Amino acid sequence: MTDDRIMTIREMCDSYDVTPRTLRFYEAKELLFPIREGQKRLFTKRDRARLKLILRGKRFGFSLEEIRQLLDLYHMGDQQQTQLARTYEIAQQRLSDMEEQRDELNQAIDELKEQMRWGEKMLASMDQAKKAAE
Amino acid sequence: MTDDRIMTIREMCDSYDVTPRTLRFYEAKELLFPIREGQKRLFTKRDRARLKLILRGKRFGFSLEEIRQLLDLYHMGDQQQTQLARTYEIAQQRLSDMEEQRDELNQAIDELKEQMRWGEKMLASMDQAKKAAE
DNA sequence: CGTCTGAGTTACGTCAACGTAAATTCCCAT
DNA sequence: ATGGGAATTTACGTTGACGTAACTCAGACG
Repeated sequence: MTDDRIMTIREMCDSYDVTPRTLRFYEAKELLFPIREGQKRLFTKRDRARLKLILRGKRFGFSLEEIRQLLDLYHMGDQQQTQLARTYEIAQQRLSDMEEQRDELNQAIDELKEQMRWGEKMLASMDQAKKAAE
Repeated sequence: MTDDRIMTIREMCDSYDVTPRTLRFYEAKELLFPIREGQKRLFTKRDRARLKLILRGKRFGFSLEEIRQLLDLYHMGDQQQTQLARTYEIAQQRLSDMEEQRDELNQAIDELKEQMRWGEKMLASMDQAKKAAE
């Protein structure tokens, strides 16, 4: 079980390509909860799982606060039902936002492609004109 | 041709749900070029087209500077070829970024859906337990 | 003519997500 | 014990995209 090894801050930084500052910041914002052995921070398997989710969340534009909400959904244990239901609603809202955004993104990709065919022809004709002028 | 009407800043704000500050800010950043009749700003059809693109661009996380680049591609006229080619490259890069982001987004949507089925069962079983306890 | 409204300018404030610098503190090898 | 390297804490700096306050100015209206 080298899987639930405990890692220092530096090992974490190297593994996930983040700075120490970032990890401490996430701890301050209650996104991570490393063990405090004296002064040092020690990151568990759980912290690594959370960090992966944080980094992925960031890649499609979630705020850290939103990510914290989602992490609560993931790691929800024996909480109150109301709280769980509430967080579940948030996730549903977020999901439909994401689907809408994906659709808009697809549309924009198509339009941009169209526009670029325009630019392509533009370039070609200007190239022609340039050759003809020589 | 009520289409190429000229609009005041307030009409713009109401039509597109932005503040005056935002429109002036976009002008300062050279994203919009309203006519200056004395002191007042007057927004043309062209400004409205650009504003629509700006707002859409923002919805999927482009910075204003990136949007400015794209707007240049859309409204490129008789510019230098090198400049056109350069902007064309930028658009290509952006396009592949967008496609990558869309794919990640799709994956995340699937995973989130999966997670939510989990939460759904969670809710149901807790509801059962609650009823049984009454 | 006074004032009220809407637009404009100037300039400082804000918020998120860290960066960065300075000043400890801790452990360890020499 | 003494320097050398990490890690930590504290706190101020930064960037993007505006918000907001204070003041000026130009018309419109009674």
